[in-house]
Amino acid sequence: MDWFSDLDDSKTGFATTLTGWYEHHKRDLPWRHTRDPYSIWLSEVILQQTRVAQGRPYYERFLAAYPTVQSMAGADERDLLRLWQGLGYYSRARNMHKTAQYVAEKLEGRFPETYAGLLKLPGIGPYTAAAIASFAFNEKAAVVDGNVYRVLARVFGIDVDITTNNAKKIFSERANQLIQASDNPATYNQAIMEFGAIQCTPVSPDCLICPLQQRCRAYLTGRQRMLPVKSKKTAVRERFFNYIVIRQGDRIALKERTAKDIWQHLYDFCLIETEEPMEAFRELPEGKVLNWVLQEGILKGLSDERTHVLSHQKIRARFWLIEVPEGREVQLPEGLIFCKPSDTERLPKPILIADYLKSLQF
DNA sequence: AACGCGGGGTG
DNA sequence: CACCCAGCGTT
Repeated sequence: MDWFSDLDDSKTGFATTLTGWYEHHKRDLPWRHTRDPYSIWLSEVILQQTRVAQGRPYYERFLAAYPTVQSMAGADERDLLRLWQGLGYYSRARNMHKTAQYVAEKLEGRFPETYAGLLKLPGIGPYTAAAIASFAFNEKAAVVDGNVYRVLARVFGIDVDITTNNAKKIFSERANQLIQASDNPATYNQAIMEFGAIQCTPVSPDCLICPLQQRCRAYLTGRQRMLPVKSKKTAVRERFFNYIVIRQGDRIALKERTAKDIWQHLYDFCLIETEEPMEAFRELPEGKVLNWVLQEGILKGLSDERTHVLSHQKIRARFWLIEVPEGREVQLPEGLIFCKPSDTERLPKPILIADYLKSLQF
């Protein structure tokens, strides 16, 4: 704890240095031109575990489609999910809708103006509550995201494992001490995150041009590469998805995913998941209806295996395209519905499915 | 406290 | 390939 004694002296300098760096290096981002709580909230939900470059076009599209919290509250949830398509972590879109409805209907369209009030809303956790409270309402609530963990761990030489609950408390307390020294918490919060994103990067930070170099514990002891400490590694589960794509004329059979699994409330095809790669499916005991479709249908195509990688899963998918002759009455397996092209386009789908459909056009 | 949840960028 | 991104909700 040898940094504690000089903390009072150093924290003012830390905040001042960061905000000074920020004014000179900040990127011009659309959500930095507003203090509208709705716009800020929208940007923060989109940016949860999402890079600025990936989230930015979504922010523009959402704001164009739903300029107000009332318009989002009145939206069909499927349309929100469709607009969210490709961003991942789809429960964010559903929680966003719940919060929009709550704010529009119970709070007369006005977001809570405090950290504690914001924290109660669906999809708003400690980070997002602090971001909105500071950016929109100038509350001295410190954001603690991946950038802040990294910057604080390095500058103050904190080697607590950031995946633990203890670390959450330690970093949050330190961040909240530091923000007290700033007379502009909104700018300070933006600054420390921007600093982490641009200067104090995860891999090979450019310490030689860093304004905090001489007060950085990690630099002074050569431990940049070791900090922050993160113990847990991601275990990837391998899964085999065999999709039966049933097509009749220009209609395709889709199904909403309702299980407690990935892609909840998105749409895909008739899915047979197996423990091993599957080469033939005509013997599968998957029910009379599917067997009928497979018997009467004509195999029009079999895709190569496509690998779709998620954080915790590696999905190996193959697509069997089955054509059912037009005019034929087809009873589809449970849950599947024939969709015309315009409906297929309009429904939210995993990127794996959207990409396959795109490849079908050619 | 541990786990599940996407898709993409980067070195 | 590994790492991780303006995290949150559930168990």
